[in-house]
Amino acid sequence: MLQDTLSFATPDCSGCPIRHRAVCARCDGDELARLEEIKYYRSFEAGQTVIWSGDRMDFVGSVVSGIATLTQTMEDGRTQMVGLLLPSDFVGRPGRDGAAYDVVATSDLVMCCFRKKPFEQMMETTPHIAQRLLQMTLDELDAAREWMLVLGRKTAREKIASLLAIIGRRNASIQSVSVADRVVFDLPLTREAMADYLGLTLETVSRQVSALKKDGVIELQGKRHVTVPDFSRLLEEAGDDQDGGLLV
Amino acid sequence: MLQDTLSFATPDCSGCPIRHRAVCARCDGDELARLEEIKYYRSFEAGQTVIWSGDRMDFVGSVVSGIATLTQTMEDGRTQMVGLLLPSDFVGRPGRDGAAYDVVATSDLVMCCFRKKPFEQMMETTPHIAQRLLQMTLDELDAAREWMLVLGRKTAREKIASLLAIIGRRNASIQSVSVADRVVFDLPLTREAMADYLGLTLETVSRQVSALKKDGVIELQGKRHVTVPDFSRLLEEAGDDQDGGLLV
DNA sequence: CGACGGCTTGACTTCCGTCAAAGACCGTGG
DNA sequence: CCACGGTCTTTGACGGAAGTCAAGCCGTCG
Repeated sequence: MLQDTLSFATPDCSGCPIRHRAVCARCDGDELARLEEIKYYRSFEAGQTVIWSGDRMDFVGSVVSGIATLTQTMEDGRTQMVGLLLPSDFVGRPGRDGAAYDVVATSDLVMCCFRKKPFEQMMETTPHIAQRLLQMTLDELDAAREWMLVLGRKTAREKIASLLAIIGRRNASIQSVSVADRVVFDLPLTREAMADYLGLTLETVSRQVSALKKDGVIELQGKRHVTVPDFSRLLEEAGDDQDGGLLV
Repeated sequence: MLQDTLSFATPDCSGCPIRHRAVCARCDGDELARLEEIKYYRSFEAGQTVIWSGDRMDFVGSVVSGIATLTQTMEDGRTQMVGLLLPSDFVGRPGRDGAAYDVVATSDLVMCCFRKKPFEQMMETTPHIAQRLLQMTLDELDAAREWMLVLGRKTAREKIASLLAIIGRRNASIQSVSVADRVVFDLPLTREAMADYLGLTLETVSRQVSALKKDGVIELQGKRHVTVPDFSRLLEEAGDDQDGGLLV
């Protein structure tokens, strides 16, 4: 698997799997060529920390494949996930030197990186990049606010259902399948990571997953493979209105 | 008070109190002149709803004076505040027609509005606007993520302390006073609004405010006027590291 | 004055966290 | 091959933080 991902080292954007969704989505051939000059790939193994909070960041970049998490940690060890980074998501903040969060590879991960200074210069001269980045940042802001409602007001059961709904819906959108009724996917997160995302303990996550299973809202094959027989039922459990604020 | 705010109706940007901090901050004289052509002021009284979630939005704009809140509501009435809008903050999302949240004026409020279509066109042609909006959106995203940690992982007492610290720090920054030790400010929110911000009930907010007062972390004159005798003590109570991630 | 909204305080309940033990699964090495 | 350790997960018993329900206080405004 890691071998596969390393093969991205050939630096040709035109065949890139995230070409049409990443920060470079709006760039034309010329602009892409200039980006190619300052880009490079980096691979990380599952579990590796990509960036430590507080560290100086000399690059920004996009997730090409794999999954990473964005987390904050308090001195006493309490941690809260503040973002889930999927292919095409952008990492780093132009105009800031220090990293504000830990970025950890949850699966094997490949990133397309740009040295920060040249990237910032390109942003000045290439509106297409800044425009796309604004769009992506606004989407992330919406997602963060959506999540604030989950964290602040939902019960443990609703939180689990919300997370499953988000993952299920996203999987469906990647495969361009409608979320009619039956939805099947693999959880990309451990119970502990789910807990960190949801502001719960891993025990509570485990209990509520079991409860949803017992009540027939979901079916489990193994620990990670999930089947949702009736997606609208899951949305009800999540406390979302029926079609759940059609996200991206 | 409302009379005062209405006097902003004179449309001259150069004397605008948020000139250097709003979405127009980077604009030069020319650009400002073009913005003036499409701008208009609107006033709202305390308690009025500025925008209803789901409504079509035909304008975007900046808060000139006063305070507004951004909230989400579930069908059963549970509500979560997802943003606090202060002078210079931007409302609305270019490129989207429907409002995602309720916007409510907490105090009397004046907004500088732009019709959406012309504003979007100006964004295309005026990099300074898009650049500034990106910067502001990234700041908001950071604030939202900061708040996710508060909502997901902090205790009720820590939540209250965190809110007081944020308000106190911001007040200090507006007045360009250092947050050395003694900090004094008025709470711009009711107990219920604080609860909606913090993911608590208003009773719990009331209890924890009383507890912080009893323990000497804060002093109260009336219900809303707060004195913090030792700001670093407040930060400790908030669970922040000593200088609390120097925000804006 | 009385009525109202905002706030406080008390008594009780409950959801979820804590602590603890043990099961499932996997790869390693004897 | 199976024993072993490690990680991830489940489940139970218990306790505590915060929610719920209810009563009453304070300041303001008609």
